[in-house]
Amino acid sequence: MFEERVYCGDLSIDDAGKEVTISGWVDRNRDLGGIIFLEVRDVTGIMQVVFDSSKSKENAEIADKTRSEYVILVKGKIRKRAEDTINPNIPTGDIEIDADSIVILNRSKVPPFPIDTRDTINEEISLKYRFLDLRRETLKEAIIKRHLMMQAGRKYLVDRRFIEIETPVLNKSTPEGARDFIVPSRINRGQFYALPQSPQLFKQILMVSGYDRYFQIVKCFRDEDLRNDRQPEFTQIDLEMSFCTEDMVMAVIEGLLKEIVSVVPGKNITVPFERITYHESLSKYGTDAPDTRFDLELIECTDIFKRSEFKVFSTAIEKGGIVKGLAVQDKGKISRKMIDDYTDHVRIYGAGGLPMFRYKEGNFEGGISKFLSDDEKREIVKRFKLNEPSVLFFSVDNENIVNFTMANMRKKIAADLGLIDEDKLNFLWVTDFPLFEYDSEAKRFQAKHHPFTSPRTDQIDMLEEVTPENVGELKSQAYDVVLNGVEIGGGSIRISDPLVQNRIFNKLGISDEEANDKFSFLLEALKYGAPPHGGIALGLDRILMILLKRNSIRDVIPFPKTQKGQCLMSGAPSGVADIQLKELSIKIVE
RNA sequence: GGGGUGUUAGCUCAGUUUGGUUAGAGUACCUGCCUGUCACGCAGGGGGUCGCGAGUUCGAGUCUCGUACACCCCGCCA
Repeated sequence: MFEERVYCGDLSIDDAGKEVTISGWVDRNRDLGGIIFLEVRDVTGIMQVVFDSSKSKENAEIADKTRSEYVILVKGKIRKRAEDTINPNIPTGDIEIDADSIVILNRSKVPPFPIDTRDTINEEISLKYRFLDLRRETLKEAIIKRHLMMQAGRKYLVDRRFIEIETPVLNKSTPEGARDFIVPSRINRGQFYALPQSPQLFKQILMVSGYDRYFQIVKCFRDEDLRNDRQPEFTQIDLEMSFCTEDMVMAVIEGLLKEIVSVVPGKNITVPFERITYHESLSKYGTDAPDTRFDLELIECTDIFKRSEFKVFSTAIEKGGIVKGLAVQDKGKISRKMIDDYTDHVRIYGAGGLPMFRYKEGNFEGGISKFLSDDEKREIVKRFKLNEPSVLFFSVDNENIVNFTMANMRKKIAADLGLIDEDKLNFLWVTDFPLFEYDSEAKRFQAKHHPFTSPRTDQIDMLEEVTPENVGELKSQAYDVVLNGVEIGGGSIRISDPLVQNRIFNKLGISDEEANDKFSFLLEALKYGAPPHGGIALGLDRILMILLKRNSIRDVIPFPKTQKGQCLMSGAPSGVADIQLKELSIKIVE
């Protein structure tokens, strides 16, 4: 009886007169007494089925017994609805099925929340009854668009000779980067696998193996605290290419993202994307993932306040701090209360406060304006090109805090004032990342991207000359792709010369023994004719979240975890039987 | 590890400011009526450990403390 089944959403007025069989869930039951309308839902859509008791009393009685989410099978004839009964709100609203038979395939408990409305439900309930929320339109749209996006991406890459290759999930733990999830080995007592943070080493190995274009849509795992755009397991579109330049990788990704966006949400975007250097991005926006949907550029003005009478500024500068400002033409929208809130808010970024004043027709008002000299005011007008009435915000502290504070305030102010065009999709590349950064607490250099990233070829000679002071000058061949202020991917040209790789490890304070212990297979592989290669990984969940304008990565993942890393549906993680622990030689210490 | 918001009927939420009779609404659910509805309609009905635990008080959904869970953020993480 299932063989002839058709999908509700596939039926149209062209099918009028046909005998069909549909199966699905009772979305709604409208019993008018002598006539009953059932709305039947399947994965594609909804179809109205009519039961007329004067035609078949038996069928009407069965239909009458159905409740929300009962599973039924209906046979009947498609017919065009009378003009005055057409429902313009659903795609199949101009037809209906005149039922000849109905079978109740399964019954359902009363669902804890309605499936057929767009009302938002509490996320805790959504996660617990994920199997029901997945029936609802909002989540279903995300899951199906996710599928379409993956298919579009696969096709695009396959068409360009990329080969899809799987890499191991049970891996060797590497303490670099994020915290690993580890898996105990039963056969090897006291030893552990790690789940991959990314397939980095394996995809480089594949390049050495000669599969010159690899890709994989792959789960990655990081045991770090969660955020609205971070889950412990997430999906990357991962790729690697041999015989390539940065530009070639970027071109592939631009084409890939253009293709994806043409499917979800179905827009045309311009390629190539804008490019900005890491240095310029930090200078203008305070972050390496700038949101360029609105202006509000940060203006450096340390020099203006170097010898200021306003000691808050001059003292901080003396101690090596910097000052950056932001001029907002607020059209009177920024209230006293908002300013108070902002001043309070910046403390979470480590800032002491948010000095400000208003500018209007040559006058400086409020805030710190009374501490400023005429010279300083003149310079400020010039530097910020002040013309329209504006509110100016400043941050003074060490460079990191100033940038972090101003980057976040820039976004917050833009959001509060409605300056962000939500329909924009601003893709851009951030290039020329520093190769290293200096960890002043651990007193050592760290790879900004990862330790296999190639320095710029014309700067390799300065590798040994890098100091904590000039660390920013040595650039790598690393690049990030950013969408609407969110980092959606990053990659680099890799080191293919084992000697250069060793020099990098040396600089990072990774001893030969340590390098051999952790990465010997890669180092060994590089000695057997490694082609020049590079690649990138895109965060699929994040991209989809932005393209579908969802608030959280959880809204585009079928079975996400809570902030404490729990699955409210399955109850993972959970304890295990003593026998399992014993087999693994593991003891829980209270 | 830290800061913030929330938790009241199956669901979505009001009530908490200023403690005071029997805690409300919409929806869902159950029963009955109804032959063109489409969030069908009409009539009736059932449904509450106000997250949990202490405390203050004559009296706590409301105040205090603790705690659990969810979410947002800092740290952490590309």
